[in-house]
Amino acid sequence: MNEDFEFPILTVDGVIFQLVNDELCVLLTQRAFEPFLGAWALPGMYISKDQTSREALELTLIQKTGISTSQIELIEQPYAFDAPQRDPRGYAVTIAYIGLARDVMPGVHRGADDKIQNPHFTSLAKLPKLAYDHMSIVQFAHNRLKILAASSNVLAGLLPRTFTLLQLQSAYEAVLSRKLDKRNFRKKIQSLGLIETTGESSREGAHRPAQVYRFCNGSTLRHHTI
Amino acid sequence: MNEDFEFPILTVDGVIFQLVNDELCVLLTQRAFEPFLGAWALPGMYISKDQTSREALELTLIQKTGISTSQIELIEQPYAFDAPQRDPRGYAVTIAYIGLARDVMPGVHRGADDKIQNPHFTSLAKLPKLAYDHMSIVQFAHNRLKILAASSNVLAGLLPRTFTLLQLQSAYEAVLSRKLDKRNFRKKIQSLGLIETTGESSREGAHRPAQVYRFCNGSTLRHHTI
DNA sequence: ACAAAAGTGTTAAGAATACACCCATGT
DNA sequence: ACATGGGTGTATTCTTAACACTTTTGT
Repeated sequence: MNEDFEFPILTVDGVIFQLVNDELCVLLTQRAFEPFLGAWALPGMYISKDQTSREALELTLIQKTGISTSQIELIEQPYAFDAPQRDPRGYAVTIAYIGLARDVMPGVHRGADDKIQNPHFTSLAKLPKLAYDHMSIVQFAHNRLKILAASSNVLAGLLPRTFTLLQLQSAYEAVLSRKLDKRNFRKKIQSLGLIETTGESSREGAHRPAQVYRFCNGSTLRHHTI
Repeated sequence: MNEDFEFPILTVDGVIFQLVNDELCVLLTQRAFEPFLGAWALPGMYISKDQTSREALELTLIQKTGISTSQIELIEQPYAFDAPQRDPRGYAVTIAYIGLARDVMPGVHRGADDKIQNPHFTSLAKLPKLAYDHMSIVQFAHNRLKILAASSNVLAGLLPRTFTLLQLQSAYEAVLSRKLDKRNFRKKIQSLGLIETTGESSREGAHRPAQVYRFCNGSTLRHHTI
């Protein structure tokens, strides 16, 4: 164990979900370097010796997508992916974070070099081919999100501060990829005590106004079943 | 991104569970090097540039505990733990694997240098202070195991090939840290179709013999609720 | 005979599912 | 008037949880 010990390539990637038009989307950028120049990929970067994986994630999100982690709720424990042959320079390990965003507009950010980064939230249903093993990382993250959504209130991170019950239901449906019964959903979600009415009502469109809800203060992660 | 880019210290640790006398235990070794020389720790080592985390895990298990990964069922995705200050040499990341063992006797293995490694399965209820942040890694892993045990058949990895229903129930109780009702447990576990009787019966002790069961062939990970 | 684990059913409460109509609004 | 999403209740099925006694063996 000497000072010259060489470690594998270590990178961090963020799998940032957001709802766009009731579709579950994931944040992608176009790679500005080889390998996979021009291909779509999760925002990510090398972790250097003097920064934590979390710091590297924050840096790459700002640099490549213009999004600050203060706009994102990171969930859970980071996962490690071994990906042999993912990089021509040798064996590489990536640490994947899962995050939830709401109302975030990625903006092209031009840093030291201004190659394209072209950040976009892309619907999971219409993903292009992704660089590296990022497709399987996205699938893994989506699966985790499904499990969490069905058994906790994490979806708060995907919704605006206030919302109607139909919006909430749509969020669940988008994440779980299945339809829910309106009456059963309302019964369930109301009985959990996670949300409370704001007293306001949303008067939009040619139909009856809907009551507006918010997640209760101090409703930390709780477990239930949808 | 040049060839001299320096990455954080990258290590791998195994959280290997085994049942000993109906208690859930985890495999620990005594550290043979600074830092934490002599302290109890999870078996683990540095991952070098030309090996995968999985290979490093296999190597450290053999070297420090004499256990081969063929004797272990690794479960799930590896987790990454950022642990600032975990190593005096700088920021370090460890990749934790969770594994299940049965009937495994760790043996002291003496490799290139023969410092103590002293591998033992230690009851979770009686853990000593652990090196680094290993205590929180163990707690995290135990939590994952509880969730998996309550919702799948992973516990197969902790049990002998054949077992009585009471042994199976004890395994669940040890992992979940709570008592289960015998009749409800049997009803449930039988209805899941995960196990089948071997036709044999175990005639041990001054009491009625018990039927012996095994997990069904091809019963890959399945989900249920205990 | 007795100690010790094996084995077995029923009931009650709660949770999940399936299902159809009226309401309030804007155009 | 009509189109649109907002809102509500009940019956059925399934799942869970609580609970105690008889059986078979070894000593």
